[in-house]
Amino acid sequence: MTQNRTHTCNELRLEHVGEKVKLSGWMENVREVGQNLGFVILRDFYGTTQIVVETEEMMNIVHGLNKETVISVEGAVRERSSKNKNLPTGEIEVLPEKIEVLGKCRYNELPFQVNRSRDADETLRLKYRYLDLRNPEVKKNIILRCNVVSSLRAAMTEHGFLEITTPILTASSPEGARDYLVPARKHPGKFYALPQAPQQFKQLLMASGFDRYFQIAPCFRDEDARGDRSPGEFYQLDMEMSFATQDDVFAVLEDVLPPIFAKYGVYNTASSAPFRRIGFREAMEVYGSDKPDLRIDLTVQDATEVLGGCGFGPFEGNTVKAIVASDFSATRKQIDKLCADVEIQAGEKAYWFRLDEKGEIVGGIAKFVAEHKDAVVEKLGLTPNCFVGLTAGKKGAAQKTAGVLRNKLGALCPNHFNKEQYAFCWIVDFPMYEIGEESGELEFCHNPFSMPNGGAEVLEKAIRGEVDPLTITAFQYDLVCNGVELSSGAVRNHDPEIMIKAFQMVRLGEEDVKAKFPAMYNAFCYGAPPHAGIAPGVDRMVMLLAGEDSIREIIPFPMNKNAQDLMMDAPSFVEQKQLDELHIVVTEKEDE
RNA sequence: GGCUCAGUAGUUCAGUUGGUUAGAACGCCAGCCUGUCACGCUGGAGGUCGACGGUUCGAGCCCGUUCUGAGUCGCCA
Repeated sequence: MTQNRTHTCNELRLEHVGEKVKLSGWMENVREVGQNLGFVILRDFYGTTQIVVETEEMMNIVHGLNKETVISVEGAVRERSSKNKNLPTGEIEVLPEKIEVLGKCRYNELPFQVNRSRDADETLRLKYRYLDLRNPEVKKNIILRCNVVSSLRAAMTEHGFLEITTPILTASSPEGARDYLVPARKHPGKFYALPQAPQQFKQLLMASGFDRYFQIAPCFRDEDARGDRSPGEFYQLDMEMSFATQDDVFAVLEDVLPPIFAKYGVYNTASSAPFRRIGFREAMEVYGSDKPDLRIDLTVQDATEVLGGCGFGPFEGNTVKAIVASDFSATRKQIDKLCADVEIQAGEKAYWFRLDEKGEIVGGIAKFVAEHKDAVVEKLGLTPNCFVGLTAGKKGAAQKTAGVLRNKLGALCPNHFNKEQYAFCWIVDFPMYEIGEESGELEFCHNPFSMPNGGAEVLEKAIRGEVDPLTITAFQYDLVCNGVELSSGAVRNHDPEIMIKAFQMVRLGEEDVKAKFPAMYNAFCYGAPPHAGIAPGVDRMVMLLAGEDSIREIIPFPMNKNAQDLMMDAPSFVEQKQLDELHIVVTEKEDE
């Protein structure tokens, strides 16, 4: 036998008994149960197989090796005398005639035990990610990711999309997040930027006539991390379609995503087409969020009229929002925790009262509400044994706090939270403009590439002062699943005339458009098709499918919160020679 | 950058009101064990209690500063 293996460690069954085989893998565990009897668990990508050691010669070899050493074992397959029904290979074992060390593990103490790596400190896991990934529990998320990406590719190709790669070294874009910059050796003082998204390239592909484009695109943004947001880089299923409307884009994803979610997800039910469409304003009004979790059937009601003047200080002169949960059974302790959690996350307080089984108003701010009992019961539609959560503040703040309360309350009420499913919805009709918090002036709400609903005409009216610019909506949409924003997309503004008018609203002119987006502006001046697209986040999708709360669990080699790769030690200092070539002078160095 | 929480053995953690020699589990080492499968039993090694400073007769514990990590807000067209 010259090859390294004849079978994998998840292949041998009773039918192989008597065959001479060669297996290779990592020594996951060694159990020595007698003078000359021991069991080695051999693990490879596919599974594990038990090697039984019965001779002094073999025992001496095994005894001298550390766990996680890679060995190959030649020997005969034998039926076990005591079988393990929990293992696919549990009915057989291999009796070795020859054991060869292929890759020695030099350490008898590992940073953590491989099959319990998920319990270890994350810093250690990231530093020794190659050990962490040996854990089948960790590895399975990466395999899931591969399967999902592969399915997405197949489905997009099936729908007539071409996979086209776009540059990684490109130009800095003036809008959006902070760029990652790459110094240009041949052009002192100039920089490339890593793309925040292939946005402009894909639109240029449309102008080039590539009807349908997609790409599993790496995107780079130098912004701080979150549990669900990897620092630095992430992947999007980026797509764009010529001559497409919003409905055409929706139809593609409504066809592509549900089967993949149902097949690979921890829940095997996914919304079927068409997904619910909710206007941005309605979403804020009814769910207190532009990414509502539709698995929760609770909605936000306005209670300003009935409770604004009830005498409770925080409600005075404010908008009051209420969420009613019927058949409520959580404990007082849970309610207190709920309110505390809302305050931590939203930065605003939540208030409450209940209707007890007799229909009396009790608990929380009951004493302020009791006087207005009849009006409140009627207005909010209260029934005995219901809980009423309340938030107050300026309209936007009251809504957002109610949105946080809704999510936390849902988690407390199994009867209002149908968890085991993927509930998709589209959030549509985002406002085109908003008043900037810092500037106090009109700014683009999302990105300037979206087509305003009403086109040139509505912009002209706004410019003439006949239409309030804040009421203009864009053909801009988000795809939301289980409270997670999966992607943003838009029908693009492909008409240079309308682009100029859109920019005029935020006090910019044609020269600014040309200066900021020269390639796109010029390309559109040579005849561009109407086009639309979207870019669902691959990492977020896999996270939802895996049922993980941390995005690091579904990325093969993740960085930590501070955008450091602890395994590769990136970022790192470089040779002075490299800096000189790049015309970079470092004035301040972090301590090593 | 703000706020919250955490940092004690290789790993995960406990450590009472500030009081003798800082404990457990897993891992590691040695011995025993002929059917284990999270093998078992016996014994052993292993600690700058993140760092610095302070209060105190006495600090893992109290106070201050600082470092590191996680979460969250800002930020993420």
